[in-house]
Amino acid sequence: MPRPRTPLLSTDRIADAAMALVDEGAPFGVNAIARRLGVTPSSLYNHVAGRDEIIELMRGRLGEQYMSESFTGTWDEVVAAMLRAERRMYAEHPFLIPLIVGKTITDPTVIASYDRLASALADAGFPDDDVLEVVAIIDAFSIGFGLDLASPDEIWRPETPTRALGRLVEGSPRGAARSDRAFEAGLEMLLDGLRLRLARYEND
Amino acid sequence: MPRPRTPLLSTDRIADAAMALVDEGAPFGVNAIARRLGVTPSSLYNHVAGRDEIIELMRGRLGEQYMSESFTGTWDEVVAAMLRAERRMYAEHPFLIPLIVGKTITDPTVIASYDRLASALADAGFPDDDVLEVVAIIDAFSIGFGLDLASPDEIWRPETPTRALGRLVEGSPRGAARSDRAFEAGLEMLLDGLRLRLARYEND
DNA sequence: ACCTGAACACCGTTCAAGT
DNA sequence: ACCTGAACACCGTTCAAGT
Repeated sequence: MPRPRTPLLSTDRIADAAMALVDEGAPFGVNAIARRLGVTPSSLYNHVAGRDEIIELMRGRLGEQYMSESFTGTWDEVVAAMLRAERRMYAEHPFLIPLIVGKTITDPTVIASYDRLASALADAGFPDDDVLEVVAIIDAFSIGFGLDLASPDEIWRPETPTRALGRLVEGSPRGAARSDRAFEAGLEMLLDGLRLRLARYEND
Repeated sequence: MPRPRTPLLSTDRIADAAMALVDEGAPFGVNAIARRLGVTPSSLYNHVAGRDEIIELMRGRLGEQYMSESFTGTWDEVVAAMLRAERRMYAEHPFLIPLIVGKTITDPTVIASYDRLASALADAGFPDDDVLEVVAIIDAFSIGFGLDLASPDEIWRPETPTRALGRLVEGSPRGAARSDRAFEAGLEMLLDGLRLRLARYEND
C-alpha cells in the first residue's frame, strides 16, 4: 500500500502517538511509534528527521499546552506561576522528563517562555550579568523536582540496616503526595532566596 | 581462548572500563565495555547481571570516593559538605548523571550517606514526618544542578528573535563557570530556607 | 569457573523501488 | 509526495559448547 491518496502520517499524528506512548510509560522509540500507527518505521522519516526531532515535537506541544498563558504580575508572581505550570506539565507527563533532559531547546514556544522569564527578571532589576545564572537556578529547581516525580516509587532499597532512613521510608507518604509537598516547600525557599538577592542589589 | 588460568575479568575491571567510557563521554553500553576490555559482551555476564548492575557499580564506586568522609559539624554544615561533595562528584563525572537518574539506589555506601543525611536532619530537630520531604528537596537541588553540568554547552538555540534571551546568551559565561556560580548561590538559598524552616518548628 | 560464538529480539536510520 | 521492504550497524541478553 504505497503512497495512499490521503496521507497516513503527519508530524501531528506522530506527536500524538509519541505522547500516548510516553504517557503510558511504554518504551519510547520510533519503532514503537510506527507500530502504534500501523506503519513502517521508515515511513516516519518522510515527516520527521528522527528520534530527537520527535522528542522536540513533544516538548513543543506541551510547551503550547502549559506555558502559553501570559503570566502577568510582579516578577516573583511570574516566576511562581511559570514554575507551577511547568510542574503541572511534568506531573501530568512524568515519563517525558528523562527524554528531554540534556537536549538543546529549539522549540519556539518553549524558547519564548524562557525569554519571558529572562525578561521578567531583567525588568525586576536583576543585572544582566546575573539573569542567566538565576534562570539556571530556577531551571535546576524545576528539573530536580520534575525528576523527583519521574523517579521510581522506591527511591532507596536499603539492603543493610540503617539508622534512620529505613524507618522513615516505611512511615512516609510516597510518590506524588510527598513530591508535591516538597515542591511547594522548595518553591517558597526559592522565592524567598530570590527576593533577598534582589533586595541586596538595591542596597548597593 | 576459553577459561584462562587467571581470569580476565572481575567486577572491578568492568567498573573501571565503564567509568573510563563514561568519563570520555563515549556512548555507554555493555558492548562498548566488552570492546574496551578485549572481550566478548557475553563474558561480562559471568560477573554482573547486566547493564543496570554496572551502572549501580559505578554509583557505588563514586559513592566510596566522594561520600565516604564523616561530614561532621552542625546539621547545616553537614548538609553543605555533603552537597559540595556530591557536586564535585557530578562535576568530575558529568556523563554519569543521565545514567543514574531515576534508578533505585541499592549501593550500601550511597544508602549510608543518605542515612547520615536523614539522621543529621532528625537530630537537628526536623520532625520525622518531614525529614524525607527535606531530603527530597536537597536531592532535587543536587540532581538539578548536576544535570546543569551535564547539559550541552548550548542549552537554548533560539531560531526566532527573542527579547532578552538571545542577547544574554551571547554575553554570558558558559558551561562550568556559570553552573558553579549558580550552584553556590542556590546552595546559600537552600540553607537559608532550611534554617528558617527549622526555626519555625522551634517557635511552635 | 570463565570465556567464546551463535542466536534472538530488539534498536535508529538509509535508500532504492513502487505508485 | 509518501509509503514499503530490505539492508545496515548497532543494542542487551541467553545459552550451549569448550576448557
